[in-house]
Amino acid sequence: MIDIKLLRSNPEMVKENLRRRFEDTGIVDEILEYDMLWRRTLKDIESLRHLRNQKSLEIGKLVKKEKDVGPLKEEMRNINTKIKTLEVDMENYKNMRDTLLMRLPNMLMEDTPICEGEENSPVLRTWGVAKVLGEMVESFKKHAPGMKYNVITQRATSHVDILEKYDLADISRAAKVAGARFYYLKNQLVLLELSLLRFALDKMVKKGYVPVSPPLMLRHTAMEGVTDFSAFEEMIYKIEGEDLYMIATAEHPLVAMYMNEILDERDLPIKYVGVSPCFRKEAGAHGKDTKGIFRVHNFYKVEQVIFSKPEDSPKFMEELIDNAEDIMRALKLPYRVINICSGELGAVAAKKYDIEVWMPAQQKFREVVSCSNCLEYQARRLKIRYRKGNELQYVHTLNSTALATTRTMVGIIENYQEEDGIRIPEALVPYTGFDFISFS
RNA sequence: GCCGGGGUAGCCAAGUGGACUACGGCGCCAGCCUUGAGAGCUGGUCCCCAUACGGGGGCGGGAGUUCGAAUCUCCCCCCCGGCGCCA
Repeated sequence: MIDIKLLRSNPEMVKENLRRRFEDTGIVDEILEYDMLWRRTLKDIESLRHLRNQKSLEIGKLVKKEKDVGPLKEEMRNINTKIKTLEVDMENYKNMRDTLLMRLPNMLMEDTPICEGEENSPVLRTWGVAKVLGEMVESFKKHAPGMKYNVITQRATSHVDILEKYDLADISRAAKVAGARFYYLKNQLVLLELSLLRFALDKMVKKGYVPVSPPLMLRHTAMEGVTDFSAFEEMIYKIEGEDLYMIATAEHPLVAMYMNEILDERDLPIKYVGVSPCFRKEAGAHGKDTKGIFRVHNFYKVEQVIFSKPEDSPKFMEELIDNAEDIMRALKLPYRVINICSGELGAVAAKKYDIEVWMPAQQKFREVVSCSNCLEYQARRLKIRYRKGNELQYVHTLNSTALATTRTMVGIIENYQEEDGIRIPEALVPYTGFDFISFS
């Protein structure tokens, strides 16, 4: 949430921010209009309440002297009626203002590129060696300037085919019992999934992050604090008949953890690594990645979350993305890091890096990691503050994938293919206990 | 799920219908004092409106009774204890 005081004092700045996100600016004036009405009504109410308080004291004194207070009481009833009427208006104005305010996206950081379209997000760096089809080389070079590659003559087999053919997953039966975008993992893939989770967790714990296994459902107030409005429509599952929502990432329960709390300055930074299943409706994704396990309704993810002092959050964002890259490098998956265009950013993030792994079957880079600095946007919604000297300040919150199982497995299946099976990345072998998934 | 006890500011804690301006303590911040630290003293330390003077609201959340509610009533949430159920 944006500070209403910023809107009052500098609406043009907020409008400019919306323009940079390629969004309509009308909402700013709308909010200010309701804010003005709210303040005006509040003032009227407060002067009436002042009057009430004075009269009430007077009545108290008169009652003690056993004098008649009948007429005064009558007057009070009138005042109270007036207040009640005005209070209804005031509530309406305030609700209108706050509902709109909650929809206003975060202020962008200065180094968020101003552009539209995911394909225009600048590439910050690349790592590893990509397997590129001869006819795709020119396009590859455009998408990953300077990145090393080997030319291959035959496209790698899609993970979708490998999964079903070699009994590593049963997607059609999952569709029978649950619908599209579900899956049964089987055999060594189950062990690979668990190995990936533990591998990523171990890496993060070594770096001083505190491991957390969070609640998988949240109340509306908590969820509303961490996500934007559209997420409820497009992403979040609701439990019928209860005030509970399934988490779409461990970021949600981890960030909401300190809702309505005041931290001490010396508690910061707080660094968590969460591990949890993630549940997503994928409502806005009809027709995209309809097969396989790339885009699914539930998967496991290891997630990093940091609560920091405002001045430290840019530094920690670099730390988070480096942690995630470190995991990709350990798995030897070729990737690029992009700085997401302002036009593609969600409402909550002020800046976002994605890691995209090169997928040799698709001959494309695909997102496997997302790293965001949310500044004080979530903290303000959730009232997470810390005491700095004598004043209270909002913390900054940051989050980043450490490792998401399904997409990472797709990356491994497509990048580690050999004639007769899938090689297991060396770093994982101590966890899996096997180094090869054989096709025979 | 049932019965009982509880929830007051960052923490502890008093207050059970009108002098509550929510007592007091701890912690924290600023100033005085000190060579420095500590102790001591003074002031400050929830939110909102207002440039300010000032005003309004806050006692787990919401609704109500009353001229007036931390205090009385109802609903909900959470914590502690006991009983029941359960992987």
